[in-house]
Amino acid sequence: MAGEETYAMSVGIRHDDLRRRNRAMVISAVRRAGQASRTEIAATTSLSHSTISAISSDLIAEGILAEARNAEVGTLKRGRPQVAIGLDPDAATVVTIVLLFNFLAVSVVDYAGRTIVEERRKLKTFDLGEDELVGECIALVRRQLAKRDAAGRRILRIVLAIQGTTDAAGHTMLWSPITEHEGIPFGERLAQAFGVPVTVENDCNMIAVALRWRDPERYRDDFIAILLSHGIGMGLVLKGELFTGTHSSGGEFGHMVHRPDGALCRCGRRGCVEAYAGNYAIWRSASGASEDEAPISDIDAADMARLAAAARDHDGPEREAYRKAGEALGYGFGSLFALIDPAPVALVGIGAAAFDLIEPSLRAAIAMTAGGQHSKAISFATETDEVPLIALGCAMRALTFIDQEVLAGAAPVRGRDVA
Amino acid sequence: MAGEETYAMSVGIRHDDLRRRNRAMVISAVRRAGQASRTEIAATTSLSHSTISAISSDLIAEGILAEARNAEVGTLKRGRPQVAIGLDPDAATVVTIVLLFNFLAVSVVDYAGRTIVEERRKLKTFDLGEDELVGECIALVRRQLAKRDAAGRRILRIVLAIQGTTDAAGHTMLWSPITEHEGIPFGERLAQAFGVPVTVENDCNMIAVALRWRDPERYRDDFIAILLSHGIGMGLVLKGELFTGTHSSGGEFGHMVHRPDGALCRCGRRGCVEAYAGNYAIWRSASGASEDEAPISDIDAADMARLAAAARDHDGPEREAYRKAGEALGYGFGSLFALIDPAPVALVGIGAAAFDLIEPSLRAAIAMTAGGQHSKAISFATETDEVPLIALGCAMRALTFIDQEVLAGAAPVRGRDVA
DNA sequence: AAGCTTTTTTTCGAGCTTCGAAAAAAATAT
DNA sequence: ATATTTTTTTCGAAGCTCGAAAAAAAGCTT
Repeated sequence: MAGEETYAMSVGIRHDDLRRRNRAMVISAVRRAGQASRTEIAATTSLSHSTISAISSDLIAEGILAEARNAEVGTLKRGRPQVAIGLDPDAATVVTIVLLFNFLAVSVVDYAGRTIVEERRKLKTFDLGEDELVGECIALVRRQLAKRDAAGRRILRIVLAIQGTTDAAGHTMLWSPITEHEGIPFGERLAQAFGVPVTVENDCNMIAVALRWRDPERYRDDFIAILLSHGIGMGLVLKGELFTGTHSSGGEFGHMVHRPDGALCRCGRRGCVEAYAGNYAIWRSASGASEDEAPISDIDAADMARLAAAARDHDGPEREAYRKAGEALGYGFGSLFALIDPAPVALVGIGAAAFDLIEPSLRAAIAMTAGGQHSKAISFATETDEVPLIALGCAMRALTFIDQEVLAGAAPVRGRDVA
Repeated sequence: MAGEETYAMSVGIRHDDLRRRNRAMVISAVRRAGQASRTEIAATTSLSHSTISAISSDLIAEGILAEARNAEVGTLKRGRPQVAIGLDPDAATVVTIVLLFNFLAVSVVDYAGRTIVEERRKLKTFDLGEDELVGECIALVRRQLAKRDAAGRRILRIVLAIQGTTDAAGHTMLWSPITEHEGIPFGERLAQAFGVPVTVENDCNMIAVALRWRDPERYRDDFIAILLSHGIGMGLVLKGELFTGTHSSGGEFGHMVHRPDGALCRCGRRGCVEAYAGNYAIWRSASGASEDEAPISDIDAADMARLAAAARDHDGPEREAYRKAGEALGYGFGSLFALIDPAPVALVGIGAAAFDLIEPSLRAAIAMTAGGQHSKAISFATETDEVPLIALGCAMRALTFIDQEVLAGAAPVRGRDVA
């Protein structure tokens, strides 16, 4: 509610914005490249060398960028060697929190994106009250900040990723499968505790952000990240930007309708894709239970692995369950591709370990749809562990926020104020 | 192919771009407002009065804007009266072409958006070859330009709207239900004939553009335009921008999957929303034919009206056909809303005239889905005639293109070169 | 009717910013 | 040791926006 910026339809560019934007461009170019010389930055931003020289020397003086000391090996070329500029690791520090079903992880990350300290632990999320859930997050963050390596670092931003939906502003968790409570204002509570801005993000969106940073060759302008675990989530990047819903965190791929009035879904409705392809749905189907049976709350990864092994070993209800899951996903992709055109897909999470079992029916289903015209050309990649991706996505989200802010408050600092 | 701009990841803002952008802002503000004083422009663009004064006097000198001569009535206020600035109608001229099944319309529109001449006619599109189809378009445009009111006007751009899919660049029709030919390069052919840039757009996208201009109160940042006619199309505006697919014109709502392996669709596949809610589907269902029966090619508007009347009059297969159509649309909206959150909907075209018949089952279906949680709050508006909307959308698309170009070629013209 | 007040628009100088050209710096090649 | 090549910095020019002040154009007051 408060602090919501008024949406101006067409704001002119003021003269002082210009420098701010170009500083942002330089920072962003360096972050993408990791290391870049002034000449390279000039090339990617298409600004003149003089401008880059001016901006980068400002940024170095302010302690945001730093010239790399390591003399950078084989420059066999003639001429003055390029000096590599990188992000100054000490320019800022951010914290990431990953909150999943029965799981909590916290990392402290420096401005260059390196993890300083981190910790993961089990947490019975569904048994906790709202205050306890928030309290556990705060406690684990505090414990990281107390560690020796993190001591003395001033945190500039916290990003929390959670399963489920969040509001578009990124302040509040609206609904999540990890708890029975709704509308938990994680943003506000954490901001109060640590006195820094906090963003609450959807876990799958952070996976998408992470993939884009980790593998920009493959995941560039348009791609889809699907999390296959107990439920099914999606993160979508279209035209180089994370796609979110208009009001909430968006992209509920798992709750597109596969069969009207079909199998009972965890969300209480019927026929959702998730009600056929979520872990609980595969388990239910494989165990011969009715599609009307209420979903069970959690399934061990080892149990799912045994189920997949059985399906690989012999024909039977297990194999049929995976077939149905593939079919539901395939029709879901068909409808999705009807709307946005086909794009590379990353299947992430424990369910991706059984992709061999679902791929045939998935491709068969997708080929039956208008959106899947070129189903053979659609590329699927799999990755079993989602947690590192979510954490990386949070870190990059936090750091790019900083990039956009640091530049704004750009008082010409003469002499770094390192006390 | 040619002339495609290289997509730069992060281009810095050059100093000379600044004026160009701000000029664009001013033009855009005036176009939206219709008439605006310098003070009002300064307020909406948040640029200073001095800047607006400089830019607007340039634009007036260049013949792009013009001060309104009509002294604008009841200014009861004290102080120097504001002088209204508007678009100079003679600054440019554009042509719109609307090409639908058995229908062709051409308009010539001035820079202020007023239609100068126009003509509509029947055209047996499906019987024509590729060259004939293009030729008919060219001929009808030529005839408009020969008319007295249009004489002497130099055309700056042509926008053609067509049913079906186009490539993302807007040069080529990829597929359309109005002809059996595929990949017709309307853009290239028309550009050759008239020597001006041509854009090929999807009809429903132009409806969306038009709604945004005609009723910005209701259709602002997020809304959905659905064309209900022989087939079903969609135009989608998200976060204030027209949403198109990544490769093609996007948004094939009609070909999302309603029932896997269900009714036969015009596209050759099965179970698409259109296979239940398109005119041909309703007709097929009402006449008791099997869902496997091939769709007929066209149905008269009067026949559809009689069908609707029968459905209103008594229970029977006609009413059931509309019920099924509503159900398919409802589940389609449910899946769509799962992805993008609910938004206002405009139902356009002859099918919208029967909205009373489809609304109950539509709302019932949508309420069964996760995306339709607040189904009562979702607002539907209907409009029977799509042609004026498509033409308006084309005109605005053409004119806003001009707005962005005119500013670019901004040689300080001293004294208008009216020969 | 003449002067006063109010509001809009224009003018003018100051302060930034970017750019191109030239100079300086820092290496290798001869 | 000198020449060449490439990168980086420096410096003046040009252009843009902004704020303040002036000018313009009305209504209001006496």
